[in-house]
Amino acid sequence: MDISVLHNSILFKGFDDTEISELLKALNAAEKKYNKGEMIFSSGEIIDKLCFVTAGGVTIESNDMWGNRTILNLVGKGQFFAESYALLPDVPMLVDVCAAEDCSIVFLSMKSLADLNDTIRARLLANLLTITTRKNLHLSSRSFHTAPRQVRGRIMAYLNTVSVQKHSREFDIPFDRQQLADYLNVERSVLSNELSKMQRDGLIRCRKNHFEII
Amino acid sequence: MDISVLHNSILFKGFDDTEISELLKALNAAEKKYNKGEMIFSSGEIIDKLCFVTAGGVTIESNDMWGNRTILNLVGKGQFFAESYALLPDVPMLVDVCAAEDCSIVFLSMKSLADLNDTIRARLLANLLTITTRKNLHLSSRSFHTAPRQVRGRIMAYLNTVSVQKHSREFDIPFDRQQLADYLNVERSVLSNELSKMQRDGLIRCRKNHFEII
DNA sequence: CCTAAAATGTTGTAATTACAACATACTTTC
DNA sequence: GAAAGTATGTTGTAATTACAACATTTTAGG
Repeated sequence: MDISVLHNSILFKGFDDTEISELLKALNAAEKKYNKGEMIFSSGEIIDKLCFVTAGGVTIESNDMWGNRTILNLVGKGQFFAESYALLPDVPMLVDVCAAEDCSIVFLSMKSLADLNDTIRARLLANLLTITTRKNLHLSSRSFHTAPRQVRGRIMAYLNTVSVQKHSREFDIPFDRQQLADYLNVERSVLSNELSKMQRDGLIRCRKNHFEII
Repeated sequence: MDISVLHNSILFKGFDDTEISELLKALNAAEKKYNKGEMIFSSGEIIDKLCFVTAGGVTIESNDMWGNRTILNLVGKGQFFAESYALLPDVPMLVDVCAAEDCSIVFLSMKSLADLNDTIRARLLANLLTITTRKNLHLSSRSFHTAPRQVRGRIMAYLNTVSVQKHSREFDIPFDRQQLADYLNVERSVLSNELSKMQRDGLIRCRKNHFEII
């Protein structure tokens, strides 16, 4: 198991190596590998494990019965997911989780939280709180990206956010075209078409997932 | 101040009356009243107060420079809001908070959390975690309500959720037409039109904010 | 290096939505 | 209970999007 990624995670912030080892044991940490495209959780499942990406990345998505996909979030190396469902053990998952590429996931049992002593627990809970509040901001962000009624507006809203985050007008995005379309809730072909128009209009330059705002 | 609403809140679950009184003091609880339409927080503000609705309700919304409103959430009596921003004191608000009707809000200082003893703090943090995770589910829900490409699909997705929550095919919704339109990210006139069609098609019956799924 | 498969781009048409303008219904206030 | 104000419903047209079908480019394997 790749310990160093976990050591740098938000969850274990403020804990030293010995404490982390003990916590991993107490929380029954177990790692599992998944191939690209493989489904990790399906809508309706009940889970009690906090999940951490040690390699690769996963998409949090909803797939309706007509095959339409909506990507709510993309979770990369060093980040957590499914924390809401792990912490509310009576709520079934509303989403699917899917390996966006080959990846490794560490599962941490949240049932075991109650057994920890108050001091350790308070520190861990404070870190968990940081994880969930940040996740909240991510979900809010997506709402802003899908708020504009028109495709160009959505693209610009999204690219603008990424640009601000990366402190640069030039950057890579983590989505391919289909994923970006599913994230912005638009047709893939319409997205491609609009990106072409935006290049012709001199707003952006892009090649594959590398973008430049002009 | 209306103490009873606070006593029944998720935040103070498991605490007795004496403890709650002490906590309210420790967290500098202060109440303030707002009139319908009044803005409580604006995008860009930095806050460190957890907010609780003791009466009325507020909308969490984003208003762009063209006057388009997107309602992310409606927070009613007995619920908290702004917890993400209160707990991440370096992140400026991305949203506006607006009084949907005359309302009273209690503000609780999150800076003061650090001063509490570990046991109390752990209990409080666990409750805060419940608040933030539930808020996460709310945000996810809205994503599903706005996922369908067509207006009718969005209306059905939303009404279906409310129907399931209220365990009934007949229920009131908390939105007026304009608010529902802004929540579902559609034009108000298109929403009205589609609701009429759906009634003609025998899918629903509705009058004002009372709905029945057939 | 060649081939097959996957990803991305392009185009046209049918369907849907945005928007404005107006009609009607319901509320509030005096 | 009239008038004014607010909320909701209706309609038409211009603009946008969905969808399908196909072209082109890129990637992966042999």
